[in-house]
Amino acid sequence: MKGTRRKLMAMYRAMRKRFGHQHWWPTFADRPADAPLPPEAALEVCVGAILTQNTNWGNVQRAIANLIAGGCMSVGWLHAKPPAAIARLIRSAGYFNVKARRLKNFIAAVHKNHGNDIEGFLARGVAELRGGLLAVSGIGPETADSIILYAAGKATFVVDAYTRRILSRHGLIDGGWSYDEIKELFESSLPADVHLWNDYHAQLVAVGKNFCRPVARCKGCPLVRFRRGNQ
DNA sequence: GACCAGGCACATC
DNA sequence: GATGTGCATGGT
Repeated sequence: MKGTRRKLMAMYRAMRKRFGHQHWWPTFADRPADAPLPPEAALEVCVGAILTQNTNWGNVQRAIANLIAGGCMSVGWLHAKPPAAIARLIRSAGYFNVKARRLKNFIAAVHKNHGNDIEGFLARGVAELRGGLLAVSGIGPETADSIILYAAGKATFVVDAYTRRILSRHGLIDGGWSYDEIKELFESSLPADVHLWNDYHAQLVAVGKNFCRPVARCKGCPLVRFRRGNQ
């Protein structure tokens, strides 16, 4: 386990050196780990996490801009409007009918016990918050963990397809590992640091985008020296 | 025109 | 439980 920690930290340093801090979403880098985001920023992160499912981030940003420009980025507005009204504003994010329903489901979960108070919804402990999010139809483990890490600012590790691919190529996991097993590998190996976990996931996505598609192009990848049998 | 993007739910076997 | 499919836009 100590070896895994060393390797994961060395990989982070290599990625960070190559790409710089990714500043994903309102980063917590400049604030204490326990300082919550302003509610409008927290909601924006939650909405972004749902809209970005299987979708290019640039398309999501247009949708978020539409919601903000229309004065629609609030729990109250999203709760009051039908899915079709939301779908019109988020067209650019793709799967707009599905995602409009998912946003409504999420907002309903917030509204049920917390009214328009997104901060209150996010202020619960990680286990309770995660359970509540996973109970929402349309929110799976990756979206739930993204909301917990980036909107609530609480330490939970986000695993995505790039994470799985990169770790598999580097011999840290094999193809059979579940989402939760991979998450546990990071969480038990790395220091429990929200800022580190925030940027670690973003760094893996940067590697994935630049070096893992459409087929592996490893030349210049900061992680190539960590490949299995190559260290 | 094909492929890809910061997934998820549901049906089927 | 594993695998396949629908959902949809916009960039490369």
